[in-house]
Amino acid sequence: MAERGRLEAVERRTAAEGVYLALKRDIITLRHPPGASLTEHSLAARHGTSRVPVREACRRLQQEGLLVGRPYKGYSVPPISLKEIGDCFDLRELLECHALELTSRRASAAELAGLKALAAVAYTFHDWDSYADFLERNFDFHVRLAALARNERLLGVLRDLLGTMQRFFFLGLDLGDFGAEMRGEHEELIAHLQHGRTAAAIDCLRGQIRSSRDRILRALIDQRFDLPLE
Amino acid sequence: MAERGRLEAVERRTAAEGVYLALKRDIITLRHPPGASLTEHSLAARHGTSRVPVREACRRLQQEGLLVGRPYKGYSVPPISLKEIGDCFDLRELLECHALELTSRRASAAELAGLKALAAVAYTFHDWDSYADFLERNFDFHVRLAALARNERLLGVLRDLLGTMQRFFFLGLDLGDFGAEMRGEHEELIAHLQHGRTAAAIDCLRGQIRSSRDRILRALIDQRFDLPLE
DNA sequence: TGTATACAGGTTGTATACGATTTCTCCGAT
DNA sequence: ATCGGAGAAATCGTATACAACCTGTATACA
Repeated sequence: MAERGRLEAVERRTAAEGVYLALKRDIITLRHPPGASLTEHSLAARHGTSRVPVREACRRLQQEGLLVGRPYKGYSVPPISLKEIGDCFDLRELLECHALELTSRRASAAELAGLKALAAVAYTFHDWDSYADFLERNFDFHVRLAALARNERLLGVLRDLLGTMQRFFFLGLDLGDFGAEMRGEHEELIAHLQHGRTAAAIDCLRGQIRSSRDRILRALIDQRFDLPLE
Repeated sequence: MAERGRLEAVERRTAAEGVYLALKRDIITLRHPPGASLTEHSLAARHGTSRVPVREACRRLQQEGLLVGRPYKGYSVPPISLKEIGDCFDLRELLECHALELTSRRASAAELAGLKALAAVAYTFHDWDSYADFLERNFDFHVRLAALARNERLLGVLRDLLGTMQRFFFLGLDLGDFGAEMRGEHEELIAHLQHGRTAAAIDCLRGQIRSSRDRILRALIDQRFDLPLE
């Protein structure tokens, strides 16, 4: 329980919220790797609270699929399977492309311009902190893009899904340098939207999502990560 | 806190699970109508437990969108808006049609035949218990149909969404007798699937979902329910 | 009369203690 | 040596007590 870095500085409204955010981050960034065992007691000690806020955080993460817990046996970080990656990307493509279509119909020029400011993202190969920063910005961009679709329910589902998928990205990022490949992706998308090319924008997004999936899957397979297929 | 009917007989593994199911049912069936105020204390008394299991149930329902709670102020059942109904149906159509396409590719003949047994659903106008039974069977049919798509993540999202939407159905069912109109809908869908007519099956489902939405919206508007538009 | 402040009531947030359930260990009987 | 059972340890499940926080009300003061 030594270095928790800058996480410490952030002040949260409630302890439960703090534990939730910290634990989620620990899982997503693979500090708690897939398969790791956790108990409410150890987590309480780690975060300096009692078991009550920990329980609440664990329940939320369980519902999001970032943690599994069996009664009287403790919790464990779920393994990452190739099938789950495929399923998540399939669902993401469905949701995000639909959201994009709505966005192109409903978003104002000003909103699109505002989004453009968030489009620039990049990372440095083998720099862990830069990964976290990159993924957070990327997450933000996609969530705000979907928010312009003005369907709260859709947005909520997509936000949870993208949050869960962050873990896949962390696993894949260190296995190859795709920075160049991804440069300008967001800008291209926004440009299509700003010129009213809805179909082109959707094709563009779909292609980007599939490329992302293929990059991750290829990297994982090449590096002989022994992930369960199912 | 008098009659809780047959709910009492059901034995659950944990108190929290029991409260969750009972409270969810109370909200869906409009026993706790939109806008109702609830406190952990009153719910604990109502269900005969302490606040701890109640808290857990409330958190789960909050994440599903069936309850909203503000710190130190209590909980309330969220209002039903026309926009929310539209958003949910839009998302449902997207998810369920996609799931159906996957199902038609992946489900075996035996699985489809098994589903056929669950297809028959009906209800009696103005009979509240028959509403609950009908909606539960209908829910079950759609969830199992989606399960054959073999995408766990998609299934989970759709199950939560349909659960939330049950509340809309209860609100609309008593406002008109649509039993005849809906008779045979499920059977028709299964028949298309069994004969490999994927596109026809999807069109069929899409039509049914939109009809359902229109019935509810029309009934609510005709009856001058003063729902918030946004 | 108007305003600010102190106080009381109610509600959720957290800590602690205890109970229920599972799992493992260890010891004895066969 | 192996099997079975009693008991201990670990872990989650629940109840209770108290703290933190928000809101409305009444009161003191200008």
